[in-house]
Amino acid sequence: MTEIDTTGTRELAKALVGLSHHVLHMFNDIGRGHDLTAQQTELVCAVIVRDRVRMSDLGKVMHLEKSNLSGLVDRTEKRGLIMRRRDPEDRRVTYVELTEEGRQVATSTHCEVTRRLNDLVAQLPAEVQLSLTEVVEKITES
Amino acid sequence: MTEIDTTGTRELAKALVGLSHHVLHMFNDIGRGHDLTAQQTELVCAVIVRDRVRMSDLGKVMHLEKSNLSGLVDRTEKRGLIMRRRDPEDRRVTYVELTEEGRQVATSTHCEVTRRLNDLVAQLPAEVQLSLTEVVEKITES
DNA sequence: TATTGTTATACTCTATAACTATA
DNA sequence: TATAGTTATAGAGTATAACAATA
Repeated sequence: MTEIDTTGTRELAKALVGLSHHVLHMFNDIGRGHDLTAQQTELVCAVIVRDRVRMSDLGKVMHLEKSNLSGLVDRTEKRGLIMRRRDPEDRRVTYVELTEEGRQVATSTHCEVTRRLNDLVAQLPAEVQLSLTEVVEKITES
Repeated sequence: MTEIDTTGTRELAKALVGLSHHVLHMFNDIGRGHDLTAQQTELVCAVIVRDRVRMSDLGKVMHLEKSNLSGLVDRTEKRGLIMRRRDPEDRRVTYVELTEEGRQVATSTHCEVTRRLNDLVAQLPAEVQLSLTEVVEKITES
């Protein structure tokens, strides 16, 4: 553990925190144009890439307690972007689906999210991108 | 723009969002052990690595509006971890400093934050770490 | 009994704007 | 006038626990 190592990891730590803010702040920026909060933006993006999702799965993806997700889904439903639908085969389960307006907004915002993240990592060398993807997937699946 | 490229960037995008949640969630986890919110944890960490900081600089680092920072500093001050001090040379400026308890808590939490971020990236090859640090610093300084 | 989701409560956080004090 | 910070307000997000319905 040399001086240089310590400094290096400290810098990387700071960079990672900055990156995380930057990424989650993006949802804020992008949502604002559609009169959505960051969480609502992330919610519709999470739904559109999965088409139809259980509440419980959304909670895992978005790191939200079920009660908090309930509230977020309430507000986004009131905003007219999503709908709840009961699973007739297991009536404990609720699916979240996009409305017509929701689909439009989600398509547009998700497109912009992807584009911006793309721009963000385009500056990284290809092998860093690959390595990063692999490691992050391993890390975040736990 | 081949199929593979598209899939690759989509995976990386998903990974980045996951990573960001993971990182900011860490502050939550770590803070909980000290009866701190995620924002309070990040605040004391941001202060300890800078010793004494202006409100305005804290706002930039933490991506907070000045009014929101004011509230966060209020709550953290009430919690007994920080103090405000006026700059006698420019009385518009307020510095945030740690109290004795704040210094202890901040040392402990910052240490754990660094350790966990360290574990997080330890799986990346050294040159990837370096490259990542450089690029992310460039990205987030804007 | 375990799982899925809702409701209730109290608090923190956020966005916006109007404000005070200093330079 | 510009800058640094506070206050006020309304809404959104969060943690926790108790609850209802289904399996």
